[in-house]
Amino acid sequence: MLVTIDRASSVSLAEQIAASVRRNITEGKIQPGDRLPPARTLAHALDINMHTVLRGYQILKEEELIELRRGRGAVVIAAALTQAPVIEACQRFIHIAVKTGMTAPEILQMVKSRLDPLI
Amino acid sequence: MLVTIDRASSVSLAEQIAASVRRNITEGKIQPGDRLPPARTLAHALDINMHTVLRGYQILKEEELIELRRGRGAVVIAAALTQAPVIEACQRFIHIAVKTGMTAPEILQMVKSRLDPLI
DNA sequence: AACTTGTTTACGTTGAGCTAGAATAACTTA
DNA sequence: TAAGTTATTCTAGCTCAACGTAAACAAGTT
Repeated sequence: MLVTIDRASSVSLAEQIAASVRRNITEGKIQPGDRLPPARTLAHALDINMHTVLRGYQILKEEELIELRRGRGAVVIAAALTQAPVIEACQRFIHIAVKTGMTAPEILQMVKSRLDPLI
Repeated sequence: MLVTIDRASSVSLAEQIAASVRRNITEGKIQPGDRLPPARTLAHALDINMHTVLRGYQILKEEELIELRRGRGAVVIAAALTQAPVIEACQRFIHIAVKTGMTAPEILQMVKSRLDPLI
């Protein structure tokens, strides 16, 4: 299963589907030209509604990561996404934290406590 | 108006209030020792409910950026000036990471691996 | 004592997200 | 051309969190 979701998460299912696909593109597991599963198929596999899957696909379409065509499905158009923005944000955060005088455990704890509500 | 909100935003009003105050502290527009407007006053000025403002203040209290006391109101804590920017950077990082599709363990690992060399 | 301001409780309202079903349009394939 | 596939659109209902309303209360300040 390439696309996965977590019903316990507070992040909406549509956003999770978009994030999951985005991640697969970043990791190169999905290449430009590849087709995503048809909404009905994926919906059935994940045991969620087709409309919810399509909402996730719609998010990716607005980000110009995929193309949606009736009869053909969802096709990836974007080249591999870079994780540069994440790394940059991570480094920036750590830099400020260290500069402030926080210890490693404190920094980790800060991330952990802010991550919990999202799971 | 030091504290502002955007009703069109998908971010909750309480979070927006907390973010707005945090930003003002980071930018030095609000100094440690300063008092935030009383919840009732700010609620009236922004045309929202007192509970919503207090919910925002509560977030800042949990982050140890302000102190809440009955009769005295919300006062910015001394250490707030150094902590606010870290919290902002942390939230920004997590936001991007989640959007990219990273899982909680992966996000933690990313921080950890970048933290190790510093110890 | 009077006033200010956060705290708590209880309940009502609203909107976003999800589900469901059905009809329709565009594309593919035989 | 015909049949099958798949996204698109519409209507409608459900649930839950966010937000609002109202009121009484507690701990400060003046």
